[in-house]
Amino acid sequence: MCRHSSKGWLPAIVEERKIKIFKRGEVIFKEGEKAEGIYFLLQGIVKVHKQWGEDRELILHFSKAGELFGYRGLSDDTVYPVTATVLEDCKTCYVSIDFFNKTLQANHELTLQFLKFHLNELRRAEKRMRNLALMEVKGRIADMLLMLHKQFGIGDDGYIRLQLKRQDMAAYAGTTYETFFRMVNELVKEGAILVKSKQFKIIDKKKLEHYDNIESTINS
Amino acid sequence: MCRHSSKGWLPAIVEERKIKIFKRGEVIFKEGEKAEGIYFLLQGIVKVHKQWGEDRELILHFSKAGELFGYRGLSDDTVYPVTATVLEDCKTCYVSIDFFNKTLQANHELTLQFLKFHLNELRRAEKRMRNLALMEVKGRIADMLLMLHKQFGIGDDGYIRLQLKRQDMAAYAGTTYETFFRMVNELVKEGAILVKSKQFKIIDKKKLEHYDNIESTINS
DNA sequence: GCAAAAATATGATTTATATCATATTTTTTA
DNA sequence: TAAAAAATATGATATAAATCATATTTTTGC
Repeated sequence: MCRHSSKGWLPAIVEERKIKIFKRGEVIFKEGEKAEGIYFLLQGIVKVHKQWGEDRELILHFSKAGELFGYRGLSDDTVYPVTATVLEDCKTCYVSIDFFNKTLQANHELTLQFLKFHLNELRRAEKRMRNLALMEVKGRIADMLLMLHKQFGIGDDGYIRLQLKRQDMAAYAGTTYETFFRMVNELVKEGAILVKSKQFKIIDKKKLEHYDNIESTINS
Repeated sequence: MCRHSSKGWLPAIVEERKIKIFKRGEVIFKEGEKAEGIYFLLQGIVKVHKQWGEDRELILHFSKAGELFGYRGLSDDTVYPVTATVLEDCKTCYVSIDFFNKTLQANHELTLQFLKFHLNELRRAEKRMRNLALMEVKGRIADMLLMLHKQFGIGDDGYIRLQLKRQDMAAYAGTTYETFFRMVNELVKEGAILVKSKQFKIIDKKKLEHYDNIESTINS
């Protein structure tokens, strides 16, 4: 994918790319820093988030092996608008923004793919904006669980193949740890999900999807 | 801009484009409908919004003459993820998605421009997501006023060159009409803005920007 | 130009969710 | 493996913002 749409350009990429390793807890880049490169995740888990004040954050997405993060070249602003923090030790393939821009310049097909990717991201972001503005917290948590299920898949035991801290889950759903805790309790009582320490399992998808469609005027 | 980056392709565009006229209140396209084309606004004002249930909405942005809206081709989903409604009578230049995709295919420079545009949109969306999740309502209203000021400019009298209904302003800020009303009163009392019927004027930009940075732990 | 509809104003009340406080369990590290 | 630190659990309380209710003003259509 890092090269998925080039041709005679491949040797240049192999030449330019660098492998970088990061440990859990490390910050790969920080909101406000000058944007220098784009990363392709070969291994591990990263969270991409925006901060607010000292101790509040909204997590924008989680990246797993095979995914791309950190690109903001081309755009008018040249600083990272987000922070990337390692959740599970990772290995990344890095190229500088300059080189990546040159690559885009030279590879029309890659540019189209890249555009397509970002159009999808934009649609997801717009949907989440609506959810944050209009949906209740429980719905956003339901939505997150469905998203994690889709993105990370499930193991043999049916549990989602990703173990997050509750604080991070809350920060993705746009709520506090305490509210997250209470809503999860309710979802368990309602028989929608099962929780075993850091593991989450969806047992009634319909019930979760229901929260996606419920209108604020209906209370139940 | 509709052609800003083509060459021998121009005649084809002139051939394919259609001028469409819409009146205030008309829906140009609706969330969930099959996406058929892309619009370039020649005249008027359009709001692009997402709906929730029967009567709740979040406005994603306002478009004025010279701006583009409605494109979702290339992306995996082929339905409009948003609704476009006319706020002021408008004249649009329309091309089908099929033709636009062909145009992208044939014009690398246009594709790059288009990518750049959407990268910026994505950054804006991510910032707004954070605001909706973590900022208080008054801050989001302050933010909106600064945005409108920037996008639409001001007239000789210093008032923003766009007259919206309060309900629409509230729907952009992600709140209800009543809360919007109260917060605007406070901003007026604080001497940050001036309001004359549908006209808004920023008189203390610093004060508005302050709400953009204030942390939830500071109350004043 | 007048009636009907829509938009605006504003107080009172409710509610969802954040904040605070504290106990317990789990994980890390020295 | 013990001590310290971090994460989790959970009740009590506070509060921002939504909802409800109603009056007034403005706009629109006939």
